[in-house]
Amino acid sequence: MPRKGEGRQRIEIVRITKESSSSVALSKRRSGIFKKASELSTLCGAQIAIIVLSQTKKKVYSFGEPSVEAIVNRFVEQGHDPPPKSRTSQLMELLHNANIQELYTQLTSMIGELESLKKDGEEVQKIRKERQENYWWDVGIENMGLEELQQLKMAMLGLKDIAQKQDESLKAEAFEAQGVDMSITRCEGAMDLDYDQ
Amino acid sequence: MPRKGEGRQRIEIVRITKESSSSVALSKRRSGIFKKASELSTLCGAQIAIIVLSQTKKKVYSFGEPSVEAIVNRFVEQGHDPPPKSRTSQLMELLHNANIQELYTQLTSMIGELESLKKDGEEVQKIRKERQENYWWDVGIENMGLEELQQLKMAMLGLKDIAQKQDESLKAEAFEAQGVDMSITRCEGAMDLDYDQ
DNA sequence: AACTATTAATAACA
DNA sequence: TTGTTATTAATAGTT
Repeated sequence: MPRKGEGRQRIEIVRITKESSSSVALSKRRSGIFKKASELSTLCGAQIAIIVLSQTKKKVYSFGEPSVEAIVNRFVEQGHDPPPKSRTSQLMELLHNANIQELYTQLTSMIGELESLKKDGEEVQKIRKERQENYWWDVGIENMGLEELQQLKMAMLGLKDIAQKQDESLKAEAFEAQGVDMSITRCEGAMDLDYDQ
Repeated sequence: MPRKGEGRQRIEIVRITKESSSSVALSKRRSGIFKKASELSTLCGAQIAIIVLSQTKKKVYSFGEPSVEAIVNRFVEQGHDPPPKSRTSQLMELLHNANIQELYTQLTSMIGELESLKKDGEEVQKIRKERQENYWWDVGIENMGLEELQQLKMAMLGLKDIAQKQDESLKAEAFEAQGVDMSITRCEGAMDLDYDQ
């Protein structure tokens, strides 16, 4: 009877470059971790939530006992120890992660609405009702004078432009390919964007 | 030489009633899972967040690569269910919820750094290394020309001003009190800010 | 997805 | 909590 294989080999904990191997490892290890989490929960009566995002961020896997939402809610409520990242870092992260197309579209419509708001202050109530205060600037907008609205508009325009520039440079980068140095590698990991939907 | 112990024994996955044993198991298994999570992240380039609440909920342990918050934000943002709010709404919400003082401080330092970056493009690499790409604009900054940097700066300045204005008008509102109509009630709920820390 | 030779995690003890 | 050891459990490489 032939030897079936080499069996498990020791591996170094470094990025698996081969995509197929990486996704197999992700799959196996993810289920391993979820199983461990389940055992921990049962054995110790603890609650545990796990969220895994694949590198491309295309896929989200989660485990929660009793549920991810319940645990996450508690976590965010609790003043959990020294926050590893400030709210502002989160803001920047979210801004960066936002779908550029969506951001662009919404900023454009926001700017449009700001324009009309400047012309007719009485429209504010109507628009707020319609939209049910979906935006913070909508909630507080009646407290802003024309000056502040102007500033808000300028800020939004600035962000819109930056969003577009980023989008363009990333697309360009994607086409360069192969000139993979460290800095580009980092960008790929950190700046992956959604173009679908 | 005496036998040192029975070694590991197979255990049933059921609640450990003995409190001391349970907490030992929790401690060991928790660190085991965190280690696995770290390996998964490195090996597969995935992001992973774990939150553990001890049964009494007295203790919260967490692991996040790159950070629990970043991943949780992504998770809540992604449509598990019909996304009640768009990414951009969340962005605005986060901007609104940010501690104004913190936002102001960080924006100021960001602006300062942008100024110096404009003067010396070669500093970029150094600063990026030091900070390990904590900000999206840091990751992409080398792709920006002076024009874009200028725009980014203006946008940041705009946001800073708005943040301050909002802060002031909210403080004023808080003193008005008692004239509680629906719109003010909504504002309180939606625009609660942190002044502590 | 299945199979094993191995490595890695960990239950019981100290 | 930390360390040691005998075992069980997870999994890397292969089919």
